[in-house]
Amino acid sequence: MRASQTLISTLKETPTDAEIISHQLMLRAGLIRKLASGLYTWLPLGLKVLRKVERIIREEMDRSGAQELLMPAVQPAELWQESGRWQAMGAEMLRLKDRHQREFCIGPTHEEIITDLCRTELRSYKQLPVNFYQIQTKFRDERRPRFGVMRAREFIMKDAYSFHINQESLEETYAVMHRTYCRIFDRLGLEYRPVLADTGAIGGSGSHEFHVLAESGEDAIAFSTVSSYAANIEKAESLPPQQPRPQPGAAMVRVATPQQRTISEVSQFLETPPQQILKTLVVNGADEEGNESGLVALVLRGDHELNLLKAQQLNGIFSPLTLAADETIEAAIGCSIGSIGPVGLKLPLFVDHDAAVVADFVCGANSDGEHLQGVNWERDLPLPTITSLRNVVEGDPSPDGEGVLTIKRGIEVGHIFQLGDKYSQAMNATVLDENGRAQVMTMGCYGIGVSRIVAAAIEQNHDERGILWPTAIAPFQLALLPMNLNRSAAVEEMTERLYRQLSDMGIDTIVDDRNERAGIMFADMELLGIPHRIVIGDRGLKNGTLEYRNRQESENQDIAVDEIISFIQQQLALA
RNA sequence: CGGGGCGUAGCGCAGCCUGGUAGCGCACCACAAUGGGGUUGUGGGGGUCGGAGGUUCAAAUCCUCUCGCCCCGACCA
Repeated sequence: MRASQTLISTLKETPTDAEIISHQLMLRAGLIRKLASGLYTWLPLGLKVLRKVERIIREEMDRSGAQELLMPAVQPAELWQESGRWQAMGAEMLRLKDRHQREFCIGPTHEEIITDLCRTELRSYKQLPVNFYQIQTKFRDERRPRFGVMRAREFIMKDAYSFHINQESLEETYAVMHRTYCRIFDRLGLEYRPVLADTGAIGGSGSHEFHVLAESGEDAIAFSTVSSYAANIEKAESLPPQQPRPQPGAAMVRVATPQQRTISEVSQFLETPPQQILKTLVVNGADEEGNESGLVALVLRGDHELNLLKAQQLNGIFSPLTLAADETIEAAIGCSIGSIGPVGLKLPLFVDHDAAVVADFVCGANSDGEHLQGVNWERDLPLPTITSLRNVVEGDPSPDGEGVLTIKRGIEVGHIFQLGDKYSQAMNATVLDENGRAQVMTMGCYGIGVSRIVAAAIEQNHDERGILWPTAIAPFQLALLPMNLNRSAAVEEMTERLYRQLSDMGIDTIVDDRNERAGIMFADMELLGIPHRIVIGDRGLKNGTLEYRNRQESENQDIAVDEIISFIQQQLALA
């Protein structure tokens, strides 16, 4: 491609509303432009990258045996009512009406549509398993879009849905998808990890997320230092402590703690480490039918964080988990949230297993401005239900018993689920089995955030000059930079010759034939992150050489003119 | 949705407090010089100051309403 005929809209200054580096660089390099909150135009160079990502995904999905199709972005309400999600989805689903006042939404995902398709098209178990995928624009009206294309409202996703006669078949395809995802992220040239994950709103049983590792990642991931155990922190199990609870060594006393509300305040005030203090959180409870009812107290060690998912799964707790309102707590307990404690508390109680082995602890006295010291389970109060309530922390033993956990940040770029029959059941998607009986199909679903991958790749690969694309998804593999193109016939001739040769070889090349100064060409191509560059100048041509430079390096290499082609081939093969 | 902040040229900003008819840098156009790391000079084009209403002889500036955007927050592929 010729730079003179390409929209290269680079910016010298960083737009102020771009927080993270990928967003800044995508704007500066002229890959995207914002239209409105969470809505972005992909400029030609950005689209080139996006297409390369899509292409790799397509090739690997096709290779896995999946079939591509394309479903509408606008979907009728009826299907969503059938699955029950028209109510369940809430405000993140963008709803609209057509001219006949019929209700539609802009698809945040496509389970309903594919299930509807398959229940009419698939008749027999002999047609299973199948796996359909599409690369499509989705819309989720995020409460807070941010980080550019990373968490946009409109975004591009590859989503796949598989259908099976039984769980065993589902597990086979699930394993194939796991492998396929690894191939995809390998080819994309990203450092990533598959991790155990929660199934979230979509529901189902087994699930893995694929995370690109980057400091700016929104998710925390726990890894074993020794084994292959890796899990999203919201899913990571904390093992019960091995050592028993020490014997009580102190008497329970009530102490005044005026104005001391948070764990760190109480810790400082009483000169007690947070591990020795127990915090009590009050959340909304649920009755037998799962309706919101009453309050439940959760007790954790002061230095630990509540794990929402674990708490939410407990019987008697309202889902989704919500902290009780301050006024509700005041009314029920008679103190504010800074002074709640388990002693004498008339609420159903759950205690985290690490909090259950603390002796002589400090906790709120259920009276404002007072705490209890030297409290002991089974002496001063009965030991309530012990369970796992907290997030794992760095240094916890790995749940598989091998090594300890470390925690890193990740960007979720893929997610695979064993859905089960949630949708096929609700929508009555059946096939006949070998006995001629109608069987509800079992489903899997497999997503990749295509547009998010572009941002994630930049988060992981950049320097102070700009982007460092993995070769597979760089907008161009190679930049040809002629010096004084318009004033040197020799340079012009060599440039044209090389451009033709490289292009004919199928190397994605940009030749910077703009009438720009050298500095501008260098800066633009570095910002854009083109992995390889060749400078053509009279200076080198005099000696029969061209200058090669890899984007990752800071030194030029002089290469003889007649060796340049094989040299470039070599460089590209290395990548 | 709650809390905070910001809307002045394509981008980054000043001007607003103390009303007097809009400015700087980058980008853009023309010409010239320069020509291997965002070069220099001269001359240009471009703004209903987010929108509506109000106060005033006079509003970017003061007041009210409204829209948009950004940041923080606890349920987000």
